[in-house]
Amino acid sequence: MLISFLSDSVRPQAEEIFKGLKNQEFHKLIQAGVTHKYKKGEIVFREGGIPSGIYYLSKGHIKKYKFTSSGGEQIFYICGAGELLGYHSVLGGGVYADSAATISDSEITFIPKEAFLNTLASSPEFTLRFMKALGNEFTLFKNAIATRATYSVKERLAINLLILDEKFKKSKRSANGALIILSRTDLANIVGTVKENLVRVLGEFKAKGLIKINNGSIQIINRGGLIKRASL
Amino acid sequence: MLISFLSDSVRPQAEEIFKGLKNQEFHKLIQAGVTHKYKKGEIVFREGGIPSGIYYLSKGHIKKYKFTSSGGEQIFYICGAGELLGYHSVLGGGVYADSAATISDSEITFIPKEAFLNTLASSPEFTLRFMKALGNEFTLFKNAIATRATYSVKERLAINLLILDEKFKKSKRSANGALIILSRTDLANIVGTVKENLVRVLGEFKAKGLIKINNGSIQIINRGGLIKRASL
DNA sequence: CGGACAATTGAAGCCGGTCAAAACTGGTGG
DNA sequence: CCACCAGTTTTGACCGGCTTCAATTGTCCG
Repeated sequence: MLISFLSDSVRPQAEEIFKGLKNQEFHKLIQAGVTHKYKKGEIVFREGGIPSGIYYLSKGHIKKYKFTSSGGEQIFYICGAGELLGYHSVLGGGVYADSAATISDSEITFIPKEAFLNTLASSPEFTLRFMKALGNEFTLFKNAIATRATYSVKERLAINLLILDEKFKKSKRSANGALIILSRTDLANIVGTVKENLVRVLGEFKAKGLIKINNGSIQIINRGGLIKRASL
Repeated sequence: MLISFLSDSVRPQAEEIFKGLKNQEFHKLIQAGVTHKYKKGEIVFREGGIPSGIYYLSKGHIKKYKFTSSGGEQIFYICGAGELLGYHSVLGGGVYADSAATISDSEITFIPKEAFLNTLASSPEFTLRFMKALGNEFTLFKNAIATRATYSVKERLAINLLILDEKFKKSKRSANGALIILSRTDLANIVGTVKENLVRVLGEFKAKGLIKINNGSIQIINRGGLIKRASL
């Protein structure tokens, strides 16, 4: 149960999509774009804005979120290197349904709408793979909704730490847990709670030897215990 | 704000998808299928099952849900007549990520996987429209996540009643609110609470003259008040 | 009429949100 | 090198909404 859930949740989408295409349409697409460096905390696109292209994240991490009525933000996805952003809205034809901002220094390639749509129009195989990825992406959202609705804050934090560990591991392979570098506010907005409560639960996990905290960055040291805590 | 949110949330997806195609690929597709009658409460497909086709709901209502760790169910979408189901998993290639069950007597056409995929392969225009619909569908999920995370039970109930009103209105046009026929348990699982709490809030709304309850079926009689309650 | 299930009401307890304040951090300039 | 300041993290106390458990009423059908 956990295995399938986690593999669904952390599947590196863009890489799956372009597996086998990397030498053809994919590289053409990336090369049709312009690459820019972003500092931590910069906004890539804004909810309500008009999409003019899609983004390829070659380095760094990006949070995707919506603003809440009370002024806070609800993060529902963290992008890692190798993933695409913004294609939902380009496909849908409306405005951006969410905002995207870097949470670490990043490198992002902007690919104009036309290049993306042309690739779709000219390559049925590319399109098929893309649709497959979209189909799988829905699973992530369904899981996210079910998780948020069902589990307690403690369980949600455990689940999200396991997911984030996978997300942050990609940059540096190691046997130990990855360094999860994230502000308390951001992590709280991922888990769906307030930062005060998050800190408490984090402290509890630390006291039980599930995680380690250095300089604010979190590291899993007892994956099994965390999985049990998540009661998946 | 409300307007855009509601129109996003209740957009009759399947009809949008096939607008303009209804005389061609769409009807061919439906005719390639077999239509069955379902009684209220029957399961159409199960989480974890292997998809062999997609479904077209020509009459009735269907809930899409996931089972929770504690044995309950979390409903994240109600399908009305004219909508398609099951295409996420057919596209993604994996197993069903959720379950679908009728919540009223329904009529459902099963369309074999091959027919669906062939239509996609043979009609780029059909594919393009379909992808557009998928892009828009992501907006629904993002809204659902943000809503669940941010709003209180009262607000969520108000929002969902407004959405369900649209959903149930289609069967019978009228100026008044539609009759929302739904078990308390199902409604609680949509809103994301327990039935006891749901009943209480429902009673509160009734006492304030926002809704009317006949024989268990709910009818909105003060839309404006409900919108204010939803504080969208 | 009666049995099973759904809906409703009541009471108690806890999780988690809110408010307030202290400790810590990193960056800046004297 | 240290003092200072702004922002972030952490801790503490309080309170209220929601869940949970339990019991009663209502409703549908055989």
